[in-house]
Amino acid sequence: MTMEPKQNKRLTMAQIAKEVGVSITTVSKVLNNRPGVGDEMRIRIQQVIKDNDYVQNHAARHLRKGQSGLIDLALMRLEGGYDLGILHGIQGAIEESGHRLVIFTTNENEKVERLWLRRLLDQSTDGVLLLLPYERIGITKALLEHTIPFVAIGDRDEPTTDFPTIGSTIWHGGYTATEYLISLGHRRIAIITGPLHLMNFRARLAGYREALEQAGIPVDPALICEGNYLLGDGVEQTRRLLDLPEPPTAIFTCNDAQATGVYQVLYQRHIHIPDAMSVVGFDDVMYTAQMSPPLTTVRQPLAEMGKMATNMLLQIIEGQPLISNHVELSTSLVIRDSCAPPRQSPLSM
Amino acid sequence: MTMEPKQNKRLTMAQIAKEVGVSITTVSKVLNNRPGVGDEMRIRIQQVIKDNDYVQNHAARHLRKGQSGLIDLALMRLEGGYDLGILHGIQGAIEESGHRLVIFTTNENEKVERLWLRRLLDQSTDGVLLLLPYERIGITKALLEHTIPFVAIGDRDEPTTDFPTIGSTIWHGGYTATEYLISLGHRRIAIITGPLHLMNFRARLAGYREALEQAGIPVDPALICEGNYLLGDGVEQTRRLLDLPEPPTAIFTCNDAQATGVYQVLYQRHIHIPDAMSVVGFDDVMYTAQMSPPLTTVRQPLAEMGKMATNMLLQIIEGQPLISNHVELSTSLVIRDSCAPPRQSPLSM
DNA sequence: CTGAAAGCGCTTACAG
DNA sequence: CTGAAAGCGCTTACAG
Repeated sequence: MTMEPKQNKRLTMAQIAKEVGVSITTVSKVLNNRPGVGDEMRIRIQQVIKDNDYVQNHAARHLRKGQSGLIDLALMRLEGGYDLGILHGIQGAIEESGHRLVIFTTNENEKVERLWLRRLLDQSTDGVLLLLPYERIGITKALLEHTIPFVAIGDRDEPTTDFPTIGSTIWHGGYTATEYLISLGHRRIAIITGPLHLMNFRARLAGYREALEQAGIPVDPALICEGNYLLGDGVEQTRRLLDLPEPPTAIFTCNDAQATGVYQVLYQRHIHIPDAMSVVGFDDVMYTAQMSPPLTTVRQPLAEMGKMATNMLLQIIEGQPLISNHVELSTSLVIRDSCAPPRQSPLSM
Repeated sequence: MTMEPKQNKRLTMAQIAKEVGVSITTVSKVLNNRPGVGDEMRIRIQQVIKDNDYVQNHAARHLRKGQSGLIDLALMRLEGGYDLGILHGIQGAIEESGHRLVIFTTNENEKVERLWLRRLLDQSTDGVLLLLPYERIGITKALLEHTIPFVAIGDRDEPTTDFPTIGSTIWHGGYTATEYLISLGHRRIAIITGPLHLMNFRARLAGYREALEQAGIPVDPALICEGNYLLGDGVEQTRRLLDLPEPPTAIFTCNDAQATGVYQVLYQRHIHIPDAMSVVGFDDVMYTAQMSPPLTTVRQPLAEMGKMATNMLLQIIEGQPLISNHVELSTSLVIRDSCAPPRQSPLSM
């Protein structure tokens, strides 16, 4: 009752050629829609191909043409948030191109990463998409050395023009979110960031600072919490913030996962969102609209970034020049139901 | 400033052989760890391979051996819930095997599916994993005909032993959830199901019925809501249920996405979970623990299912017999904070 | 222990 | 319009 992996009745081009009574060359031309075959002959061959349910051999074709039809995507872990949004964009673009998408998750395991890299280098990929916030084993360097086309997605540790990258206007996102909160009347706005040794988190913080300064609101160091871009940060830091002598009236997180953590603590303490606390997230991941209440967040155009990155990669693969090596798509504030004027604000009285 | 896709300085086995002054055969033996090479010669060759940073050509190898090292996974859409859980399991198992995972999303587009199927048939896959609740173009039939190894994950429209499948004990899950609610003192328990023409949703409902009957509680048809396995069902049906002359005190949904919809409506109407309404989900998707309050749900061992399916596939590919063509892993109830005795129940007084 | 040679199934100049 | 032939880079009997 188990299946046999045996490959029966799989035809080769040679067999088709013999059946029709022509050369392999001619069959190949028909198969690849190339000129140099008479109309009736072409039709006859197509018929036989169809009748016999013939399909080309991928490996042989690949060997001759030097292309695998494969694009590899490397990411740390599929979390279902940020990465999933980008993945959706990639898939859309890939599908149109006729390539297949290979997914590889590093799990931050160096040994596994090296193995993967080694495997890529054997010409089994047409190009790679990097969705790694940071890396330790010099993937970009190796890729560059072996002249394997690639583009990096999302903000990386350091700016570079050595290779194509795509990001979004993070700083502006930080600014807009804070400005919005200020416009609602908030003056004590907390920010939960990611590790500040990473540039893109510093960018959010800088945007936050800029907005406060513009409004003439002094920056309170007690309201700046450095986390590790995880949900747990939201939990931990929110507890800390609530226990402050003078707690904030709004919390701005550096991603939506952290905002989820904030929600949890607030729920536990029966602090109503947005009546008693405003929350703004970052990314606009799929599930933000489904949160209770729906989260106001800074949207990164995730799908668009994935799509753009894929198209850039495809362009490189085809040998076309890129207009620019680094592209930033713009962020925007998506206003939903998690913000309101602070209670003590004149606006809400 | 743009990258060239040109493949420079990529060595072939022949070049290595020439460099060392041996035959290609010998190099191949070393590369594949086969006997028939003297120790010093082996070491010398390994050295040269390393020095030159040589990597094998994937396509040539594939052509000779008839294997691609690729496993294809087909799913409708990556939603970030059920499918993501299974995907995690697959990735773990794949990684150990040394294969690469190709992901394909059908988006329920028949044309795209046909194209994909056609491409698979050209021997470019070692095997495929099917994560499709139902299908229209006869994928399993085509795979069977072309003797491409595959296994189907999750419950499908009809039971079959024609090919390997893996699922979980759905009926039992429906039973356990309902039984738990009853044990808390609930008597008016609503169920939001998926389309009842699909067997696995009928199984949940049957489990629900069985538990009620065992407890001597009459089944109220008004409390049975047929949805479409989407979050929107949760929203819609919950509204309907709340407007009933005698609303339920607990709601059991057929997946966690629907439960999220239930949460939304309850939040809007200021109905507290679990004080004023108990909710049980199904699947135990990643985000359930992060909901506010954390959702009590029937756990499907998603990762385990993915892992098991992958291992089964790998076995088939290697020509080993399967112990069983259909495997069901057991569901279990994960109790978190979304359930409590009903208000009017004697238990809570 | 070592290697010459056939062949995997295609594509592509090139000649007729 | 049609086809013979070389060759992509390997692996694997087989012979020495």
